Amino acid sequence: MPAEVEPICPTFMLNKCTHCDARGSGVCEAVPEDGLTRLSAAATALSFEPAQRFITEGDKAEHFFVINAGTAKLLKMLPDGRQQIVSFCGPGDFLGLSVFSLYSYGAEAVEPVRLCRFSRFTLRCLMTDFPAMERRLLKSATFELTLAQEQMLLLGRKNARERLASFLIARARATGTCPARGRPAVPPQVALPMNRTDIGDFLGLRIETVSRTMTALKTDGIIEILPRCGVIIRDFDALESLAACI
Amino acid sequence: MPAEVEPICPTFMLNKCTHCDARGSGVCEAVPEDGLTRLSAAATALSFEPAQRFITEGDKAEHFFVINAGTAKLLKMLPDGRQQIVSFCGPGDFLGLSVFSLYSYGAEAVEPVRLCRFSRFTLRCLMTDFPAMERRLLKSATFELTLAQEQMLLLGRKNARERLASFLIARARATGTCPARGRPAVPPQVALPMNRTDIGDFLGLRIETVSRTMTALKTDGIIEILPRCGVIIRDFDALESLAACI
DNA sequence: CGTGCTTTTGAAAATCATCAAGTATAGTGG
DNA sequence: CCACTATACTTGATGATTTTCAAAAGCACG
Repeated sequence: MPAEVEPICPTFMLNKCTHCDARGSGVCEAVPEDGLTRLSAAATALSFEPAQRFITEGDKAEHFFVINAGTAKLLKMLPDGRQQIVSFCGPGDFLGLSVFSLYSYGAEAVEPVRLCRFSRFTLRCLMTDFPAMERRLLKSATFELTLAQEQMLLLGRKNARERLASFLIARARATGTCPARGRPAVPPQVALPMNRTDIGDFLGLRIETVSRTMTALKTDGIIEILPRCGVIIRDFDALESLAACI
Repeated sequence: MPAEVEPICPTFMLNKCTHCDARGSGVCEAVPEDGLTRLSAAATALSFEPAQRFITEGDKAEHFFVINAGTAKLLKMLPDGRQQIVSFCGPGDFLGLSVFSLYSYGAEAVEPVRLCRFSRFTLRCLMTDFPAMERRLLKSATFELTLAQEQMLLLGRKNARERLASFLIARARATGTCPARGRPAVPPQVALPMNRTDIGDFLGLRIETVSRTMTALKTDGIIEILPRCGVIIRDFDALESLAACI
């Protein structure tokens, strides 16, 4: 099903990781230059179209993934079909860690996704040989945990308006559209590759509520809704205070 | 403010960790026998009474903590006072990891808590010398992340009844009152050291809703409410199907 | 220029929050 | 030992926010 983007070709693989877009941002940055050959050989490059699933919740967790390009969503489902998106992932993000042997969430491409797949065994070997990689993974997991806790605060205690505001500001910061701290110089244009349903499933809201709340923010002059999946933040301060100090 | 339970006494410290209640369950289990002297010397034993705070959200993160006994809550606050408990911690649990240099959550004792405190620097040295400890921390963080994602599903997509059911079952499993998989032989008696407000702050509900929902579960014969902070699960299957497959 | 999909908008219903009061329980001091 | 107080918990009535159901509007694509 998934397209093998590049054939397993040692000569090509030799410097694949050195030219990777995610080199320097993801966990792979922890592997020193002289280990890249091994890293390249261990990786299987794959690509997925929107809505294609590459992790099924509950399946045996045999692989790890590092996103090179595009956006994916991680989601958990209830038996009756309700679903919660626990994270949107982009370039450099690492997926697939689990304490038990089963994936605790599913993963689907939102935008076209390119990623590298590693076997559980391979990663274990790499971690043993490159302790910096394990340290990098711990840092990554800790960061994810911090985000998850922030999201719990959002889901448990914020109203629809505050949730949307938090989401837009988090997106603007995560995509580098505006600085991590302080206010941006120009109105940030935030890309939203996911549809309204996905935003709702991430924020614990129904699609209608997302739509209504977006319209309300627009009406108040806080944001501008772009025709093709995006918004411009017109009043950053207002949005930030709505987000209630994310 | 916090009581120093045990004086810093090398002779006593020598085998303190060997006799620790949390030895074998927490991250300390990753330290081999011959490293326990160093671990003991690095630890400061502290104890806290209910409602005492030992981590303040936003403070400089200079310490790590391992709970030895009791229950603590980790919480995030909004400027207007709304709060969300992101986790209840018990013996063996590890607190204080953060990617940035500030604590992203506060921590308070729910029951009387005994814990060991380590400096950030000390832990770094221990991790360097005992790689198993770093591996154990990664496992721990990964597990926490899994729990956090389960909680996101609860907060984003479950109703009050399902939230309470999930909470009671998770508690029963976490405290070993009933097996991690399958149904218990006898009706599990679940201790709830936290008050209704805390349960509400954990489940994203108001205290009145928690109370009403508890009463409803009792009325339906699913649980029995014990006078002193606890419940007995009378109909485990009903509660589990309510929890919607946690 | 239809067709199918996503998004928006409207009206009614449901759930949970809020406000308010009452009950139980534990701890305190006479 | 018992009244008294403080705190936690429960219950009731009302209200607000969000969901649900339904339909219309926008947009992309063949």
